[in-house]
Amino acid sequence: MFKYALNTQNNAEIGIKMRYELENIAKRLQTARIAKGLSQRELGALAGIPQAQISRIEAGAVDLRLSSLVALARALGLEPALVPRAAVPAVKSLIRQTAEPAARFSEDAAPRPAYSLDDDDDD
Amino acid sequence: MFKYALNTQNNAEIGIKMRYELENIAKRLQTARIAKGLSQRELGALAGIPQAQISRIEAGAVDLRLSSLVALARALGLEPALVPRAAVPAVKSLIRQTAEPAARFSEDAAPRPAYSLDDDDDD
DNA sequence: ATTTTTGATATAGAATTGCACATTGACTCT
DNA sequence: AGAGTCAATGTGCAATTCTATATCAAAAAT
Repeated sequence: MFKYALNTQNNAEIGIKMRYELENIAKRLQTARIAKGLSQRELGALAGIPQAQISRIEAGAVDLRLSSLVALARALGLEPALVPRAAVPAVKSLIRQTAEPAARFSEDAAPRPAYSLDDDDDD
Repeated sequence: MFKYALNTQNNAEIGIKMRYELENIAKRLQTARIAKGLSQRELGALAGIPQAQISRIEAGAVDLRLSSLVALARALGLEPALVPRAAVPAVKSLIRQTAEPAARFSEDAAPRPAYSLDDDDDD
């Protein structure tokens, strides 16, 4: 999925988990965008990132820079965070609780929280 | 602090909050490293990133790529996450709980969890 | 006092991001 | 049909990351 298998420079060092995590974050952003009922262009306008770039990011075709991630996250009402391994499960469930349990379909595209952590229990 | 004021390309779009957040993450990584009693070289070995680069990253001199962030985070026992704005306070306190309340000073440099979210309550 | 470690910094070069811009196919709506 | 929106994709280009390598001063350890 990555144009050049993601960071050819580093590639040897990048493990499966890493790539997984990267694609995952990309997917997470897309999910959040859609949940907010935003088009790529709209999000782009909010985050200051062109639609084409967002498309590539969501496709996992680029290894985006932290500033881009932050810009997108903020525009989506998300906060980038680093959570200790040990706290991941708790944080995960906490986020699930925070999320609207059942967002009814209002055509205003009710902005639901959009999760962040996934079910990656690792090494 | 940024070599070229951080991402000249984007610069106009990058707000104060953004830069703050970026520096913050950088600082967070450093804190975590030190908490684990690792030298930049040691962490570099674990994460597959040269010491010089880690120095730049911690100094906030570079807008690192997501893969680098993930590599460092993992090496430090942290998990990159996107948490909904609304859940941030809860997550924050949760992480505080997870952290060892009082790590006694063992010369082995007891690896404490190292927090992630900070007290950035924003717009 | 000497040695070692640590972190900051410099250089050069390769690789990639991110941008502007344009285009295209798939949908939807009128 | 025709217009409009959306997302994916291509090209060219500038700016930046990142690596490898080496050096240096300060701090730490012997």
